[in-house]
Amino acid sequence: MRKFEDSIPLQLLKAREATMSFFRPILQEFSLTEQQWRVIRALNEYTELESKQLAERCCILSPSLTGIINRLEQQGLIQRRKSPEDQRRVLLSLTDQAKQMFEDISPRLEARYKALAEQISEDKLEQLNELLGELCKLKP
Amino acid sequence: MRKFEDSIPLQLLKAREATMSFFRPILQEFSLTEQQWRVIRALNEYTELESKQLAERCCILSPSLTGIINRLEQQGLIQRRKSPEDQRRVLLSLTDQAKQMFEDISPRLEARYKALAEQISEDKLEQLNELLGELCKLKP
DNA sequence: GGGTAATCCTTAAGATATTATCTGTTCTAT
DNA sequence: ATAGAACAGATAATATCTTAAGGATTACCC
Repeated sequence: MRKFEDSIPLQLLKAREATMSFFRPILQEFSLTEQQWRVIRALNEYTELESKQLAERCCILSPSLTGIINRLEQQGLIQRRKSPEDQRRVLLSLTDQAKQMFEDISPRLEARYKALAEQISEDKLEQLNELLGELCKLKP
Repeated sequence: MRKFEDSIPLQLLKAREATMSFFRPILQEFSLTEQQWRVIRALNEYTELESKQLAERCCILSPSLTGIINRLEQQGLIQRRKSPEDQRRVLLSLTDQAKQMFEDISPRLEARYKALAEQISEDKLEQLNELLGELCKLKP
């Protein structure tokens, strides 16, 4: 029987924690959770998204996203409006305040990313990228 | 600037979700959460552990573990006793019922693991193992 | 056209994550 | 021996995860 530590999901979890330790301190300075930042980052790239698309891209389930959006809206970082064509859909976008915040945070995270990449080498990072991509294609 | 999807933590999260989809259905049959199973699996391998050691191995923070242990104890799957030498420490172990449960679940998960390994090849799995290990060694 | 099935989002309930704080114990230096 | 630091667990508070179920809207089929 495989040893406990050989569990792939556990290894992925540990690796994720290790990489997040590079970025988490910066997010904490801005009182942002990891998930909140994922949402902001996605919206910065796609401008306006439906709730479902946003959840998909951020790997956050809809019920969680509802709460996250509520809190971000409360803080004046996100706007929601109903889709004109389909009243079921909600369209989400960043406020100017959030866009500015993104510009402040982004370069600092990018610097930490470079530090990470240098430690492990771009080469291995590419390898990893490849392998993780394959894992995602697997079908149970 | 890197694209949103290139985020390493996000890639690790997605890959983890993909692999868990192999195992989650089985755990659900037994009404076990992923974390509960991690705890049971760790205790099956190490027989008896202190709360802190268990948290460390399972990658679960102490406050979360407290709740998980409470619920597992409630279900008669885990025993807790105070360490005789150090009254601060709590020693945790599986009940016979939990050991039996482990024997029932384990081979089924192992089968799913084989299916996963065959799809992606043992070779790449070894590569992945190597890379994830390196990520864990990084220091911010 | 109207009933019904799908779709999108939300709410609900229980479990876990995360950070800070608190309560006892043990250790350590004096 | 003893005060204070260090340590192990537990609580508390807020955020998120997970599954199931609800409300509103749209699509489909006869």
